[in-house]
Amino acid sequence: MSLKHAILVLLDEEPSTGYDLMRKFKGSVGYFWNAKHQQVYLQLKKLNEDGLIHLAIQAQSGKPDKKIYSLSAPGKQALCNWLSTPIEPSKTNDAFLVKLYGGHLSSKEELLAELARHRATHTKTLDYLLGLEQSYRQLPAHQKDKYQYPYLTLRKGIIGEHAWLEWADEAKKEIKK
Amino acid sequence: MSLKHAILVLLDEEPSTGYDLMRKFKGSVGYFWNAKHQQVYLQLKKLNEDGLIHLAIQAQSGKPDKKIYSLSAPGKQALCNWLSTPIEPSKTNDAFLVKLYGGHLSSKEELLAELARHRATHTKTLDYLLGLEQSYRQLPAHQKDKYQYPYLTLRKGIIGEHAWLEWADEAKKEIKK
DNA sequence: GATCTCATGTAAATTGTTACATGATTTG
DNA sequence: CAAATCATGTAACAATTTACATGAGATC
Repeated sequence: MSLKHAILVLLDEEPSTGYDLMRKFKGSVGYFWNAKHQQVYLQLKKLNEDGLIHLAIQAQSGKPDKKIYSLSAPGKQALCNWLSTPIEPSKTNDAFLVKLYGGHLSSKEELLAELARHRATHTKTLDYLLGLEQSYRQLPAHQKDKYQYPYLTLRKGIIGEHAWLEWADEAKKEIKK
Repeated sequence: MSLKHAILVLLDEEPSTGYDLMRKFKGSVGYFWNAKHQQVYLQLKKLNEDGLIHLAIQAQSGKPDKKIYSLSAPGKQALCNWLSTPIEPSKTNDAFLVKLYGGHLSSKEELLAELARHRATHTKTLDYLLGLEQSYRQLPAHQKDKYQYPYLTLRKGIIGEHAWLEWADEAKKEIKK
């Protein structure tokens, strides 16, 4: 679907290896896009075959060759076409809420334990995103301009995680009640 | 993955047809689970073959027979097992944020137009969820207890949509700037 | 007369996950 | 010396989407 476009957007920002992209999916853009490495390497292969990205091989000793991909002219065109095509708001599938929905079949202890576990990962994600925000704020003005749009998506991540935690507090009280 | 469990949870609440389930996925539980009808009918078939749900056929004139599914004992067991197994926090893939991330390749007008479009659907969803909340609040006490957990997930939907709109206001200002 | 709701499916294509596979370098 | 990080992939399987398919009744 749009893993393809997520990769193109990231490569437009800077040439990267599959591994680089993976680090982004696990880190700085993980709050809005996720993928497994197998999927990424496969997609890069396809994008290269389709001529949407270029490949430069950089030999390394003791490690597999580094394969650095970058956006090609047709790739940029394809990306721009996609960007100017309206998309539907994304749908959420959240298994944790499915579990909560059927909460009467669990014990309160189990529910609270799982809520706490999830809370911990969301707190960690929020802290990480706040760190990224700090880095952004310390950037010189022209760099801030450059990253204006990525920063906007970062704000979405931060606001979203805040909301999650706000809800979690409410949910905790309500379950204990 | 857990469409299966989403269906089991909904059938635990009340026996339903595939069509009934679809209405829920498009409506009251759509903010945390989505599926296409083809997927639902397929899954119901499998769940029935595996003995996790029962099937009762109700003839109708002029329409296909209504196929009413309900949770079986092994189904309830399977559901309880799943409920007591920890799951990972869900990952989000949001194509709209991918588009925003590459916003410098679009025009401000296009970005604002798409933001407004998405804003409209989120506003609509929020209004719908607030309506559901009103219905819940007017329930007699024992009914409120029964729907305590579904209500908690509803709160997640409401808080999440609020957060989306809050972010959208910020984003709008920032894009215009 | 067109569109929406009711009500159900099959088949093909695409996408994503899990399992399997390798191997050097760095850090604790 | 164990674990994490770097760095890449194939193959099998599961899940999801898109396209195709039908047809009555209700509403505008």
